[in-house]
Amino acid sequence: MGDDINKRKTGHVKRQVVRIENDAKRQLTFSRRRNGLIKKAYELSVLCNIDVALVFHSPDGHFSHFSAKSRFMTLSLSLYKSICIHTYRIEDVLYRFVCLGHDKGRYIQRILTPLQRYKAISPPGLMTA
Amino acid sequence: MGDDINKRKTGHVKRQVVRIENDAKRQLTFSRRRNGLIKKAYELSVLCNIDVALVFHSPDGHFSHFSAKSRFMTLSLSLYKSICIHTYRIEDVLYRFVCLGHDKGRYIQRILTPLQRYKAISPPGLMTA
DNA sequence: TCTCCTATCATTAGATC
DNA sequence: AGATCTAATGATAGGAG
Repeated sequence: MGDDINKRKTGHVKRQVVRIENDAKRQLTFSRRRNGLIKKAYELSVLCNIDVALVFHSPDGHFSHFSAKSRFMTLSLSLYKSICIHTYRIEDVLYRFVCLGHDKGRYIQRILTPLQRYKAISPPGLMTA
Repeated sequence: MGDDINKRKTGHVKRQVVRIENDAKRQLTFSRRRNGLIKKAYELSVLCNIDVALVFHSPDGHFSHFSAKSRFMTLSLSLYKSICIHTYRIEDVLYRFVCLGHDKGRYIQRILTPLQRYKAISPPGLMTA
């Protein structure tokens, strides 16, 4: 009780943007920041009337995603333009997303539905026998 | 000059999370918040050693994406699990991503590279003649 | 569209439960 | 793995250039 004065809350401490080595801390930060990111992605989609998709792949094989779909969207492929601001290759992430959808059954049907028009051919090394 | 006192800066005003109707304001907010989102996605990828992909589709046909790839990643499909926290269907966004990649030439080759193992079959209504 | 400014709101690291 | 609290950093709306 009397220790409360000594147990000062530290508040938001500045952190360098480098990999967090401590497993527990890294996991906690991931959980918190992913939620924050998702919240902001959701807000962006509503405020600015756009679709957003968010995909996460962790090295230990965990995978999660989020997306917010604009209800005002009008799809007109013929007008599509691309504004490329990527720094790394999104294809790598999406490729695994597709592979995952192809490899696993279950919930995957949801993912495959729009992709099923594409005849999947397992890439070398990813054959599941 | 003397007006400076009256021209007080308003600072960060709270906004409801509803579609911004004013075109200029919506575009400005999109630009700012997308940058913010990308920065946070990047930080998350570094801090927590994960891959992140971010895809944006606007109703007027604009499209952009971002992704950060972990350099420590080890791909082991057999261990994949899924933690599904989506609120809308990410497939819709990714489907269009794939369609876009298939429909347009150019920069698209980058995107198609990992997807080219999938034999694309144009869905009805999306044939480009 | 981007940058700068600044007041203010929002997120979050660390600790604790 | 969550929820809560606090103090501090971070993000950003509006205005101006």
